[in-house]
Amino acid sequence: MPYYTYRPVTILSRKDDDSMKCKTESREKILTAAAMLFQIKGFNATGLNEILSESGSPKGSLYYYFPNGKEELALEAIQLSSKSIQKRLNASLNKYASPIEAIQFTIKNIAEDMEKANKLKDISISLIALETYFSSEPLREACKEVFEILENMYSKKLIESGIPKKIALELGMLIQVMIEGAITVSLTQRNVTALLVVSKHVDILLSPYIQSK
Amino acid sequence: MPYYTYRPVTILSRKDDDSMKCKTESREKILTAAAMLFQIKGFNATGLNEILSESGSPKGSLYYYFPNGKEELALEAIQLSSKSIQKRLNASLNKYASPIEAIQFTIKNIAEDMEKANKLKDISISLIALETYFSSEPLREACKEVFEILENMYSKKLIESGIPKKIALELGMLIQVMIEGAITVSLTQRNVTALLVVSKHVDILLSPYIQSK
DNA sequence: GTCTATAGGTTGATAGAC
DNA sequence: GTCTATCAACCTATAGAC
Repeated sequence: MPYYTYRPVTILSRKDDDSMKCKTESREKILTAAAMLFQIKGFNATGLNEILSESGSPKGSLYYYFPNGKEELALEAIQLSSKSIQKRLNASLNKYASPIEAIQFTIKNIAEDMEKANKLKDISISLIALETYFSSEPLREACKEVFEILENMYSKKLIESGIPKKIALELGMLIQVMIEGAITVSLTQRNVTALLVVSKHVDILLSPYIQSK
Repeated sequence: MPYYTYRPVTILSRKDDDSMKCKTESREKILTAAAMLFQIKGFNATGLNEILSESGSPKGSLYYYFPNGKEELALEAIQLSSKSIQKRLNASLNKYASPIEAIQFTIKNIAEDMEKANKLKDISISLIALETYFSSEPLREACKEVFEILENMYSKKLIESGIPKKIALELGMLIQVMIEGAITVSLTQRNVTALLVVSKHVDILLSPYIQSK
């Protein structure tokens, strides 16, 4: 709310204007660092000091931009992570017209990223969801919403290929749940076997509902 | 490094001694409280003080029984949780001869417990797995082992019903992954729809491999 | 062996300078 | 409005009394 007021009118000319950078970029940098650290290390293991040193901002800025402290920061961080994950998923689902191929490509995509980095980043919010479902109602609801959005993205892809809406909604949830579980297990096992098994059985699971594979 | 050297050797000689009862019972109480809190609240959100006040033991006992501190305690807590979860799973899988019915009963069982308490207890170690896979190698390996044991329990049930070993191993992993993901989503959504969807599709998934349902 | 008291460090949050 | 300096509370871990 307050940070929009300071946008200089001169932005029209340049995108990377210095004056504009100072205002929103400080906030954005804190949020980006928080989103990354909450996904990988989790909510409780990530201190505010760590977020600030990672983002290069001083402590005062955090409480200016997020007066309600850590919880408010986490709420926005979850929403930012949600956008990144959605963007990723949307791109990979649109690579193929066939939902089976598209979903298998999506899983393969996650597996490749995981083998490179071995950590959660723009992949899942399961960690923060499990950490907060019992202790913070606002954060729980934010995570719940993320899960619902992802489910609906899978369902939408299935509906587009002709699967009846009622069935597609169930299958979307099932696929989302399978992938979420496979991510947890794959990270713990330090190999992507679980993801590959899911990928393989997505075929068997969806084939009966689809005319031509 | 040796986590196992600390255990007093006197246990071997005496079994029903009073002094021993006190010792191991105190130890057991700390461990039980730790296992419960780590599952529900997680590793990072649970302080040692909380574990001790929950178990009724003083702080000194903890470092006497677990000289390597929180990590060693967590390692044994994971193994204790593993035993509880295995016991539960074994009981529910043996309720029915048919693997489909047995697994569906298992899921229903988890769903019922979850609706009652709305928290992880003897249900899953996903939370501590995601919290520690990146920060503690011993804890990651302990969680990895738990996942493998559970997978194998499902696989064993499938093999017993005549499914070829190679296929059964994959399906066991798939079922474990689905249930793990459904638990995470169900807890976050505060309803067991995800678990019920998995239960329904376990039937579709396994039927092709089984002669008579 | 069992436990109390305390050390040393880090956390989330705040007050107030400019 | 922006940020530095500081706070009390909590954390894990330890030293040493009995």
